[in-house]
Amino acid sequence: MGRLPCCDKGVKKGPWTPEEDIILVSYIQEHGPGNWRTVPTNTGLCRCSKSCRLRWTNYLRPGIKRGNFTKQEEKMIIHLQALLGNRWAAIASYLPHRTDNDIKNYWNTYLKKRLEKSESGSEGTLGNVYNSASNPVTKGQWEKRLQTDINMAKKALTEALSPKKMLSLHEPNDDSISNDIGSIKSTTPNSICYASSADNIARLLKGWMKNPPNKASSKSNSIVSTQNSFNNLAGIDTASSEGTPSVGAKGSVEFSETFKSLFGYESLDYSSNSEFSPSLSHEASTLCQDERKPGTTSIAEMPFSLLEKWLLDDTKIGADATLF
DNA sequence: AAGTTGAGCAACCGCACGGAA
DNA sequence: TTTCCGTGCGGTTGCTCAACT
Repeated sequence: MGRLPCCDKGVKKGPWTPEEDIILVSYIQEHGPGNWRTVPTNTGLCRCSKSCRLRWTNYLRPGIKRGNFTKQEEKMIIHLQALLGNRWAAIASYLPHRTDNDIKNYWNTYLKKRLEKSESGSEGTLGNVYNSASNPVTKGQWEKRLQTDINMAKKALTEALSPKKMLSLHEPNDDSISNDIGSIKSTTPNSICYASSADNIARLLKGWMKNPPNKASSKSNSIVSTQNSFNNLAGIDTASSEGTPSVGAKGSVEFSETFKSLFGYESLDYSSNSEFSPSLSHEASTLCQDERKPGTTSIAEMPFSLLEKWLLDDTKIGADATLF
């Protein structure tokens, strides 16, 4: 017997409009993520449940950072891809802020090509992570090294998940991730998550206000406005560091009020907001959103600095070979 | 200025898995 | 044990836009 189709006929497809985003976010804020099957009916969205979940996890979920991958992140992705293969969700769990879809896209459109290029000739800045060009090793050595790396990763994870170690590893001058984790610990999980979610949607709407549907009517559809808002959102990283983006005064006020009523969210002033407040991995934020089971250790509490250090330590690769 | 091409990215599709009944 | 349901995941598609001719 076949499965029921996940989507009814007549569901809307294609890019999400800001209005739909608002509906979804406000619903999730009220009910929490999960039970996606009921989301379309409860919200009145003409969207497939999968589509709602995807939209939430890849775009509206709190703590998402978009575009502008750092060199550090690049290296981590390359390392992790070499270790884990195309297990993007697993890779994403090691990269706070990033979604598996984002990483997958980045890999497929950029990193893979760069690696292929560097492998097929000239030396590259990235290509020699596991490339024999700079570290001439045989296939067998490479496999051994990979196995060692996996073992080290396991060891690091085991150590990381040990509660005692975790405390000692959180040094005052630890990286921002650890700091963020600390802030998460000390904050009511749901509130910070949803505030951040509202933050996301508010940013999106700010972009939308710049290019409202009627204004963007040169192409006369809401898709364009959505894409514009996507683009504006994608530029948040730089925009937030350079200053608050300008918005039409009237529209801004109106939307501030809208947001106050919608989310109970006071401020649209991003200059006062730390960027995407919670630094959570995919799994971590899922944990955050769903529920926190007392006494359990989530990956959110993992000392990423340790893993990052290991993942980013290029020199270790060469050193590992000497172990054999 | 108009057409073409390629990169980037959001979203869709289908399969797999785990839990509940 | 089997079936069904909800969800997660990875591959792929299709749209948009910028660069190039």
